[in-house]
Amino acid sequence: MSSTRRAETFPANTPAASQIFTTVLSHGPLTRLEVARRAGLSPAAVTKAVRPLIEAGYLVEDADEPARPTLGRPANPVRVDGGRALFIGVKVTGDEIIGVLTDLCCRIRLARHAPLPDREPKQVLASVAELTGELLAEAADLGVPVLGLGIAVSGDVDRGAGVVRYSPFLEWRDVPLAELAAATTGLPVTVDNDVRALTVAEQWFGAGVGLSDFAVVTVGAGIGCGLVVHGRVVAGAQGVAGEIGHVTVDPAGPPCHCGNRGCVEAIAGDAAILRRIREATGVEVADTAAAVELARQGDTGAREAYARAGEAIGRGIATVANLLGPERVVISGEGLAAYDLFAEQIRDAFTAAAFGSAAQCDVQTRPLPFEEWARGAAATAIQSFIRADQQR
Amino acid sequence: MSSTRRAETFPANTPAASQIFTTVLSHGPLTRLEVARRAGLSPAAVTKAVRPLIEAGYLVEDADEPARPTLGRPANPVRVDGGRALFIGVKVTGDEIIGVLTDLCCRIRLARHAPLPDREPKQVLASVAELTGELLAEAADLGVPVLGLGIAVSGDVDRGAGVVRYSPFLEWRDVPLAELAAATTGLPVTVDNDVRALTVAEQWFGAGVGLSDFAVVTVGAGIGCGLVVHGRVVAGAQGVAGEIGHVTVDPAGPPCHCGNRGCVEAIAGDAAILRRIREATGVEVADTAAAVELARQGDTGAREAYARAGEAIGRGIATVANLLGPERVVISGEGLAAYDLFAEQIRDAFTAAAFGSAAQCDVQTRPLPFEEWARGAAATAIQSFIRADQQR
DNA sequence: GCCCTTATTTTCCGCCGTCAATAAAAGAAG
DNA sequence: CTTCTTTTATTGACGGCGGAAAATAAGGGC
Repeated sequence: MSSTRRAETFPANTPAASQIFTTVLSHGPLTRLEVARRAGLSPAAVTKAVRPLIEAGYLVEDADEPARPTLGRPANPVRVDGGRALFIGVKVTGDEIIGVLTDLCCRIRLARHAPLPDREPKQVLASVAELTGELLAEAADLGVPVLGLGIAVSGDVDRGAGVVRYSPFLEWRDVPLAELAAATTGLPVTVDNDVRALTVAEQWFGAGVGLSDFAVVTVGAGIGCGLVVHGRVVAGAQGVAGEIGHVTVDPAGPPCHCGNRGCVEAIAGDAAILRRIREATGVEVADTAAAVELARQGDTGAREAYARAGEAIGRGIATVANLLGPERVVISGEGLAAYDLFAEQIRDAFTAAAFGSAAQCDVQTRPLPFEEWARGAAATAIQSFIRADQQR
Repeated sequence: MSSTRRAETFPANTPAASQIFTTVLSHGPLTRLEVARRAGLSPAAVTKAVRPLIEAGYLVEDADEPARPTLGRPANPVRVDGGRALFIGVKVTGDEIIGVLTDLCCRIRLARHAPLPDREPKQVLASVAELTGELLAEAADLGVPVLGLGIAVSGDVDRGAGVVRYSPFLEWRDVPLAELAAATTGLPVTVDNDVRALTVAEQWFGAGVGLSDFAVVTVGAGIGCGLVVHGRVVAGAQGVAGEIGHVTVDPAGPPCHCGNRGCVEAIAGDAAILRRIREATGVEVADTAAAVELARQGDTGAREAYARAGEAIGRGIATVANLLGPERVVISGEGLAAYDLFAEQIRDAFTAAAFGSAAQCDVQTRPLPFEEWARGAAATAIQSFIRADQQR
């Protein structure tokens, strides 16, 4: 009855094998020939790599395809058996933690959240362990093993070391979260920055599938950005990157908590919008929902606050596009609830500020259910499990 | 006597072999053991990979080391024999072309330049061919083969295809420059964007050696930026990246030729500084040298123009640092001649606008002799020859 | 049933890189 | 002067991955 089971490992030791698996994971059912083409390998290599993965149950032959009337031997597509394994993703915010149980394809099976009374590492750890325990129990009912736990935290995180270097929000410094959580849960733990985790989810399972260069911009309390360059998530030399929130868009703009003026976040962050509305209209709006309401009712001051926010975001995205030339930028985050209030301004500001062919970048939006952050955490756990650390 | 010699190829077919060579190239003489450590290979693999490279003359054993009194069998360092092969790099500017003859270590052996009467592709090609011919003749005197030609052009260049997609400066569109130049010179030709070429030179032979994430910022007529992320130069999805010159630093700033206001280039580009001085002082300064002179004499308007330029550059660098978290930023370009006039402002603006640990980024300057652009072109030719396209 | 086409698998082969042992080249010790 | 110690480089056997080509599988059309 002891929980000291040995961690299950993925039967793909070679880079090629995990690349093949990742390809199938991201691109749905694929015939072996298609996999070979995409991965740049010979069909024979794919056959050989796929077999042990099928034997271990991670891949299945997708027999129930509608038989297409095609010449020659019918193809025999393989896909990932999502039900083969489960993962847990946890996002720690300032006042609550959100946990999801996902399958191997990162589809959410179950979501839970729990309030976080205290931000001390010990307390957070206890809450994470409790939530994880609940999800593990559910997984046990399903009879499917849970193979990893991903934890997403805002701030400066060293994923390799599993250490939260500095999280201003939690007021943590150098907390070896992966180690601690592994000890309490008995699971392999991956810790990463929250925006990067979300970016991993987009890269493997979302709007970034198949792209080697794209960006995810999150709009909400803060403005964040995850970058994928050369098919890999950018972590920065110091573990920090994508600080689009503190790109200056107007040196004469409002002061930001970072000490500067006119950062994107100081104009388009939730708090900034509320303050702007208060200053412009005198109305004391309680929260973002009230602000959105006010703006939708046509209040000029509120609408203008959102317009300015949109302009700042658009400029920020243009900056990213000008510097990196991504194929696509995905805008996400809780702030999207107000998207109708600044969509036009984002687009206009982006188009105006994007230089040359950077303007061809495809700017998309994607709604962000509250579990999505936790799903990102699960995606990092899946990634670690497959340890396709090498490439995308 | 015919010049239809078959192009010499590099005897390193495997990724590991070219990685080993690149390591030795960048990190000077190294013992086989050191190479193995750096490249993450076994010593045996290094021995085996090095032998054919020595036999072909690309590597030599560096016998003339000062015998260090050390225990054990003395190490036997190898280094690249720069004199084994030569390369030609050509930079095409608006009114002249600059050519250099470099050795395999990218050391400049000879530099030439020629005026460019006309920007038509045909004319440019003829000039390139003529300059290349002169350098080839010199190389023939040395009895060393020239193994590649690199051409650097500003604008949107598809290096893989060897095509200049769009160069506003030259008014070119979709010119297959590599193919054309290969036909006229008989050399393998690499064409790349000028700033990226410079970045390659820094990455392999300069301030970026050993770094996987850094940036090169060029200050001059335009403000450019080359980025290295994950050990590779960023080319962008559309072949354009690093447009730091058109990052907005002040939406209320002066109009830029790109249609926006307050771009870095609209404040810190040569023309912008001249205009600013004219507006502030009424003095009609003829050129940048005169502007520098005026500022050094203490003219308030001129000094302020440079101060503003420095601030814009510093903000631009901070933006790069915030987004990508590079280990180092190297400032280069002709504009550095005026460095004393804005060094302080660059540093202050960078420090102020860099967020969190991005401020730890090491900002350096590096003078840029006029041949340096052409040397970058040669570096791309060397890179193509070794075809270590895979990694750095 | 035979032929055609396309997908997958099998078989064999080369090659790269590791491992473990060995050689080499000193200085140190006696 | 010989032997030992220490560090570096090399050798040779071995295993495994991935490619090429040939074989096999699995239909549809006739």
